[in-house]
Amino acid sequence: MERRGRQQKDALKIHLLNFDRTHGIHYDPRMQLTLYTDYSLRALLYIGRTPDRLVTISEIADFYGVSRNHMVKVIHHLGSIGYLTTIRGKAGGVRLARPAGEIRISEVVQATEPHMDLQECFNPHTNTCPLTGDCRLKGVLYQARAAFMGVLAGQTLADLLPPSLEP
Amino acid sequence: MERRGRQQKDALKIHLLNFDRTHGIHYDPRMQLTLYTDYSLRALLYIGRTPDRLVTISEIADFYGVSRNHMVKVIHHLGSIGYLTTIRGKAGGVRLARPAGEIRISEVVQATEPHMDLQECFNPHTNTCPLTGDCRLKGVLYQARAAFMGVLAGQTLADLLPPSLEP
DNA sequence: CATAAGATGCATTTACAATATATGTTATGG
DNA sequence: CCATAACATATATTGTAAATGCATCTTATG
Ligand code: SF4
Ligand code: SF4
Repeated sequence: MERRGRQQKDALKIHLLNFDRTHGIHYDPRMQLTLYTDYSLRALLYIGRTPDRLVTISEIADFYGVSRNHMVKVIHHLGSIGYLTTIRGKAGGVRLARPAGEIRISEVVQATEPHMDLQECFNPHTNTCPLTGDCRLKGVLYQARAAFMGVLAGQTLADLLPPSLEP
Repeated sequence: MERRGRQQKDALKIHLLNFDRTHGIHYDPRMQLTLYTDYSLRALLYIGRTPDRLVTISEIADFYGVSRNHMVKVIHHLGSIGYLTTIRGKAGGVRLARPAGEIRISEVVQATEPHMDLQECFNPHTNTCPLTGDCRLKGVLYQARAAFMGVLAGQTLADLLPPSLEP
């Protein structure tokens, strides 16, 4: 399936490094979270909205119209790191392992988005940038990332559920 | 060449959706800016550090040890959007088209990172998420992105150059 | 006018997110 | 007690696009 759908049937597929000289635009960026993280959050939202019973993976995948295989791994992962309780066997399913108010969004993103290296120098093991030592940009990018995560740290799953579900 | 180098010679290359059951970690994330943006900023830093003369693209590419082809496109783009003055012909080269103090980092990132769609729903044309309407997560992500860009908006190229270059 | 620079277009490579498939394990309920 | 419905796990395949490579054109100068 396609990553984010195609713009239009005949929209020119142009690489980021090339330019659509006709329209002066380019397509397909980064600065995005993976679909994996997206699905992780969506799964938590769905499960959080259904606190009264177990839900199955198929049910979640069907609701969002996404690959069941993908969702299987998402759920399994969320279970393995303690956000979900998964119950096997007939009549099995999943539910939150903790109160929604104790599931911090920043932590979910960090657990599902395996790294947050905005630039090459963020990973000292693979960095090759000669500026690393005295680069002020690096510090600014760290600040920006901290600001980003700071907003997410201020929210829990409970804050994101519809008001009708608040206790 | 490799995107960000290899962790280790024999480090397991495991897909994000699979897990290294031995160590419980996974590799290769997102939440990163493109190398294209990286090179754009590096080029500006280099040119900003050399205000007294024209510099050539080859010189910049050599300094950072990166693909000259890539840098050619980066420079051309920065020129076409008004950050650089490029001079063709023998003894040509590039220099800043504006004072470093008027080159805002957030604007450079926005101009080089073609979109900033953190999740599928950020692009209404391709969005399929059924939650879009009443999803509170969406608003939180918008806030987080704004916080990120806000930090970058507070800095200009002049702020990132070494103190010795300050007027 | 030879040469050194940037401009431009297009082809190729590579990484990896996304997806698919196959099989194993557990529990229930009829 | 066994057929079935759920999650668990491993591996293989596909598709996209970032990154890179290459070939050619244009411009200016010494
Ligand atoms: S230029 Fe600065 S921020 Fe960019 S990779 Fe190099 S050290 Fe890091
Ligand atoms: S769950 Fe919310 S934030 Fe995620 S794609 Fe859907 S509408 Fe957007």
